Amino acid sequence: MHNALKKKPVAHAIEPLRQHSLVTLAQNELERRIISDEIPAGTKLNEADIAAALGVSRGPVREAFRALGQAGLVRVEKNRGVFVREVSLTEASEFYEVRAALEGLIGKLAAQRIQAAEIAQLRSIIKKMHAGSRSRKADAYFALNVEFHDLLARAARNEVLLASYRNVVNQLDLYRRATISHSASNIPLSTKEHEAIVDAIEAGDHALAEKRLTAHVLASRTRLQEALAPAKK
Amino acid sequence: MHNALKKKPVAHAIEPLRQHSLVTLAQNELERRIISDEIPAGTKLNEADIAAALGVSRGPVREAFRALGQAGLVRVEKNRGVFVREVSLTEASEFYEVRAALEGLIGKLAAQRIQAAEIAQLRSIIKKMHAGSRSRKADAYFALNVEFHDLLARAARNEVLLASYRNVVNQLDLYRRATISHSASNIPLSTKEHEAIVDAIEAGDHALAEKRLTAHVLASRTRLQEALAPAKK
DNA sequence: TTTTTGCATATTGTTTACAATCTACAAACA
DNA sequence: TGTTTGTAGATTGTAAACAATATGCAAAAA
Repeated sequence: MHNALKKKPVAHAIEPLRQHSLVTLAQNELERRIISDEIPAGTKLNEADIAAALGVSRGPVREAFRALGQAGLVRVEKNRGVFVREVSLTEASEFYEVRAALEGLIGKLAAQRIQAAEIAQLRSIIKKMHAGSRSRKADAYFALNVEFHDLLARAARNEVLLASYRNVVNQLDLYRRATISHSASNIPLSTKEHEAIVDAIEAGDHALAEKRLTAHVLASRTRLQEALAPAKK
Repeated sequence: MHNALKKKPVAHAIEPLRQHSLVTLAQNELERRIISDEIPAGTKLNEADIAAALGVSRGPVREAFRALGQAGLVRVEKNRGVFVREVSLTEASEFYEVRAALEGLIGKLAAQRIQAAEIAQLRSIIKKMHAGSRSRKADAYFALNVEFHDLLARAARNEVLLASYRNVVNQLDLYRRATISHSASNIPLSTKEHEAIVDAIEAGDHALAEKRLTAHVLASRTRLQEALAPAKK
């Protein structure tokens, strides 16, 4: 069959057959820019401007706004416009409470369902964290941390949990992004916790994994709050 | 001041000052009809028809569809249309796992933050459950059950948790609605669990409340699955 | 008869135009 | 000087027109 009439991969003669509609395109692009802090929290999103920037009309942009509003990334005010959502300190605290519960379940399930290759990936991420930490690259650590926890969430083998987790984390990122520099000093401690988590999961101890992941999230919350309110000494 | 120039409540001379846009109106109405099973799972939602039924144009309807899609109530297929989401048995199982974790947190927090008036309300709901159960009104019990758990979720005093909880439960309802008749026989048992939950919360025992709520949700899952697979004997 | 092809129709995707509302600033008034 | 009111411009809300795609059915081919 290696010599059968092979169709040349014709370079999309007519059209690349757009897989995504302009709406999902706009939604993904806006989501990326918001999560990455390219568009900072509080920014007003002007329909016409964004439509022009993306090269589409206002319709698809409006639809993307609605989806992002439901996802909690923007706030939609009638006749006023849409704004990138701002997360207050107390709201962030609420997010951490919920995230701790979800991560607890992730730990419990991942300890029972994770595959060997995934454990290796987790260890690899931790190794990179060590490598990067000495050169004060808080930004790189942030990305690795997201990767670590998302991989763990996928290893729990529960699509609903994964969606809920990502939803909460996305919104929490609106808050954490602004405070990333504050947490640089806590990187070594946080990395130690990551190692202990993988140990528990690899051992298949679901109760311990649940406990350690919950504690890790709540400790992260405490560290962040202390970093933000240093006057409280 | 009781005699000051009192403006007659003029019957909205110009316009009632619409608080909600047509989009949120459409969204709320569709959400209500989907959750209540007025529009059953799997149904294809035709833009033009729904726009005509609601007396608006297609634009607002499309925006509402995007929001509902993000909320997980409908599935959007490019160039094919939107369909009321169908939840499979395995998906439902995943929902229950997540819901159990969220309810656990709800129990823990509610035990620490609930107010006396709310406890009285919970007891009142349970009383109504007893009254209705003897006349096989599974439908009424279903509504009371939703009310009970939603009140509990509000008593946890965490808006993020409340939103996540409602999101999960709404999608789970797509599944539970179809199976409501099956669970009639379990009403007495489930009501007993409700009483034990309120007892733990009233006592302020957050660990016990967490444990009982988690167990209650997982027991509900088991009961539902057994009711649906009676051949597995 | 069964399959395939082509066309008419219906439905969705997108754009454009228009209406309603808000915002900002300036003029009029106290 | 400070407040109110009116108007112009900008922005959002909605509707309607147009384009692209999918669907169903009938006719043609096997």
